[in-house]
Amino acid sequence: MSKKLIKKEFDSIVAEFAAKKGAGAPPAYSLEEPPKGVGGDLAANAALLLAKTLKTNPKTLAAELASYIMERKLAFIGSAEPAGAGFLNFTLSGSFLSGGLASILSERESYGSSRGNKSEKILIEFVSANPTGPLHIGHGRGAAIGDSLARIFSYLGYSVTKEYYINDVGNQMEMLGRSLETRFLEVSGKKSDFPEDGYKGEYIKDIAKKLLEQGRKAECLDFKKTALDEMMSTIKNDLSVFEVKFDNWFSESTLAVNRGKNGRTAVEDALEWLEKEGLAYENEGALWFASTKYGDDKDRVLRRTDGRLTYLASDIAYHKNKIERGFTKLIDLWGADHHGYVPRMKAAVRAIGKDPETLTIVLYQLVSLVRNGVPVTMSTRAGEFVTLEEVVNEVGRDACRFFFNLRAPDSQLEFDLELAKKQSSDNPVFYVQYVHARCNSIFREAASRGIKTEPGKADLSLLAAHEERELVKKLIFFPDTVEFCARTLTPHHLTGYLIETADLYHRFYEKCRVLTDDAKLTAARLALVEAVAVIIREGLGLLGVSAPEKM
RNA sequence: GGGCCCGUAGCUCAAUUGGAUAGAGCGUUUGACUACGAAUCAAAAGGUUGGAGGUUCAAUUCCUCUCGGGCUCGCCA
Repeated sequence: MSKKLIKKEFDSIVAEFAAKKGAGAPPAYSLEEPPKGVGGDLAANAALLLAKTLKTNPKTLAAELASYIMERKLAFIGSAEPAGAGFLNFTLSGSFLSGGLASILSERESYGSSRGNKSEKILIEFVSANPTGPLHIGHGRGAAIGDSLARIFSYLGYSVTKEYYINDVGNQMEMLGRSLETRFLEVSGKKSDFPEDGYKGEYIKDIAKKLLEQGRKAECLDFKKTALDEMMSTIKNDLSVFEVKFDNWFSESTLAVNRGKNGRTAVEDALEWLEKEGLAYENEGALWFASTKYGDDKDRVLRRTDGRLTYLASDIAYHKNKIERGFTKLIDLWGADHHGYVPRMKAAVRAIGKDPETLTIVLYQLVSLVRNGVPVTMSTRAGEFVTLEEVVNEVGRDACRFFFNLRAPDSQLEFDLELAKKQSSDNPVFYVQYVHARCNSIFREAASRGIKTEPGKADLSLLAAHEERELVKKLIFFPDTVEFCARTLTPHHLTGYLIETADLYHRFYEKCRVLTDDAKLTAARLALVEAVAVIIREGLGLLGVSAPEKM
């Protein structure tokens, strides 16, 4: 039973109480964990809010509510009492905690998850890096956040599709092709002038060398296509090493180049439709999107005076396409440097006729990489950047994914390579993984001593020590954390939860010996350890981080 | 100059979206290995939440102003 379900039980009691007191509607109160040092497992601020509408003293009202609740003799409540300015604090009963723990042990990895019965169909688009170079560390953060969000939503029973949008149209593709062509001529020993705005990275030279070794001839090569294919295969490889798998790879060219039965592209269709709706107009030889009608601060160009279409034109067609594919919730993850683009994209969604809330854009701030205290700069054009592959090779996928989800997306992240490599409690990912290894170490020891682990038969009411109680509570409320991550689109609360759980487990481990002469107590504690291992596995799994049995 | 994000302990960051005495880790100081992994734990010190107003029972959170940092302001993507 999660906090959400407890609240539901509470709601009806609070509503009855409010009605009895003559208040119109019950207050929109919340259920929270009281601060440390204050008694009680959970606290409700219902009396505080009710006192306002009733214009009475919140403290006495909280006391009345407490005794009203105690009279009801609810199974999940141990005791209830007023506290502070007018809070209602209550403890959870031992039977409730045992029951919750038993649920974890019987439902195992599906504890807290729900089967796909949510009506929302979610499309989450992330990374979508231009195929002009390998992924860098910033893309890694987007990949980690996006993939974890996708895992969290599907865990909660939503239908989720992960999509990567490939910008394979436009100037940058021409430039990529020309960059490869000149590099190829160079390695072939021919003179060539490298384009001023070309992609200078070593990776282009590497492709050129590879082509030369394969005995390819310049006149038989489509440099643009070859470069694109090579770049995409590099990107796909980087992502797969990172344990990020996309359901769809969506090419811009299918919208901007491919023609339908009417002989026109999807982008052209979208523009015509906008004009018909009166949302696009010609001015000074260009076609403009009237985004100011929907809150943007100026109108935006869709078709340049030279006739070429802008990125925005494709993007409108793309998001229209997403909606036409039946997705009811669109989530885009963008690097924060694209934030200026948000209002026009929101405007586009409104133009399409949808609530702008249909599209949520999660902006994540940039990652600054620190190596020996020296910040590493990133610039694709200059070709000197730290690639995701390099960082993954150095610190490992687990540390990367955990660190990228350690901070709120809208907070800048300092990634310390040395810390991520450390194998000690300084390093949060090892600290959490160590819990899982320690659990399994106990199982191995138990097995070697011939102790059977039968969590289903254990008497969980024996787990009465303070450390045990705190740990059980934490485990039971795991689904609330996951749900909160989904609601606020911030997976970093999950890493926080895991660190806190790890902390409680290590404390329990110090204080409560698991394998003792007391067979019943041993069984109960083994069951608790089992539940810890389950939740740690679940939590790390949602982050795409492994849970090793030995380290 | 306009817009967006951030500003919290020496450092890196949280704070359940308006709740109670603002919490973790690192670092510092002091302790704990003869049984399940010391890759751990216990304890201490460390704060005018950049500043000034305002809203209310309650503000790190919301509003206004202000200072500092990052990003962004193209018929580039």
